[in-house]
Amino acid sequence: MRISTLGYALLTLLAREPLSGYDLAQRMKRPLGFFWQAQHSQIYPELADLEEQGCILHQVVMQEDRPPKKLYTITGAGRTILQAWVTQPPAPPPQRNELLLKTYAIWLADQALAVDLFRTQEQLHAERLALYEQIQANIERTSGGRPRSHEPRFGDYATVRMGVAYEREYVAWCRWMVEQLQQALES
Amino acid sequence: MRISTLGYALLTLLAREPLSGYDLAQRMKRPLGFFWQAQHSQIYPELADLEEQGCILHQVVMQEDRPPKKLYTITGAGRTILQAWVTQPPAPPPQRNELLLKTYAIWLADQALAVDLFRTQEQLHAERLALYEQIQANIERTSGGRPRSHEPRFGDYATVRMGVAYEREYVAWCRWMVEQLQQALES
DNA sequence: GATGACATGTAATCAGTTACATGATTAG
DNA sequence: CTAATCATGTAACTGATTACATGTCATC
Repeated sequence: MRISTLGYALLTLLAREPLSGYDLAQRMKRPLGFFWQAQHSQIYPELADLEEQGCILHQVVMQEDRPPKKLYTITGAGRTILQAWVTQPPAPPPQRNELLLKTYAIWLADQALAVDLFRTQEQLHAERLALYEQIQANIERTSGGRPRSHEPRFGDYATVRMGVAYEREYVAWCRWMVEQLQQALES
Repeated sequence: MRISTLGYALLTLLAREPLSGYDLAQRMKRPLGFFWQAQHSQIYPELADLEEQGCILHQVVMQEDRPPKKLYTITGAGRTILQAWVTQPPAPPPQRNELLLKTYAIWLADQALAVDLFRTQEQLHAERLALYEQIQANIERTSGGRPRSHEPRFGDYATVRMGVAYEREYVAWCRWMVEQLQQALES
């Protein structure tokens, strides 16, 4: 009877437009995948669940050039439930960061290998940052400045803004780590 | 035969000092809990596993004023395995942030309730930030400036530094969210 | 005698990933 | 005919949380 966070994630997407399970799986890679992922194996059963609870409905749509699909639509009840959930404070998320775990033990490591590790991480996060900045610029361009908070696009903009801030700090921290580790190599 | 991330987390702690399962559970709350948590129900079986694989050893220690405990010590083999793991690039972690999910759907919400949500989040992260800054100051004070990368304390310092940067950005983003939402209320 | 910190375990459940399984349709 | 995309499902496994379970010792 309870809706899982994944359930709300699917409702969040369906509140914007009707989609098939396959479509939802695509969107759970991107853009939602930046902060909430799910495989299709988790999505299909969840859709059955949501439908049983009356949050969504589906109709089979025949297509000419592709196999038929089930198109899911959010119901009024689903929208109401989603709306109530949106402003409920989320439970503090369990933080799990393996790189920080490794950082905690970095004193044990070969310092040259440690430098490599953080250089690689810096690059990965710099790439992520570039991607987010591009998405952000894209939104600003296509919606004529910043979207307002009552439009769906505001969600895209606000989340990517967080992504940019996060990745910027991550890159800066990796650089600082490299500096610290190199000081040890020099002496 | 494979060691889980939790296993490495425990080795990371045992590389600093011998500890009991109970002690480890405490440290998995803090300081490690800031980036990797585990309950005692997960720790005890994992310790048995690590011992079976020869990474750790235990001896029962009788105490006068407390019940007896199993004191675990890292072995040479354990230390070698840990050392190799530390500089291996971690798999990209699955990002899951329920607040960003809600943010993505915030256009559906009552704007006044949305403001409350982000004000509350701002406060939570401001508290976290204050805690991290205090820990950071504490390390700087007790180790006479910044620890160097070959000392265990460097791990404490480097991780808390990331925590400070992260929470600062989080607070700033929450404030920005409140601003955006309030603009909608005013008009 | 009750509460709380110390101490160690197991069992049940849940969320999520990986693997298994099938089939339509299009483009090369 | 083969590979890629579209499309939908189930099964097995893993990591983690919550609940169950027991017992010591000190303090109030």
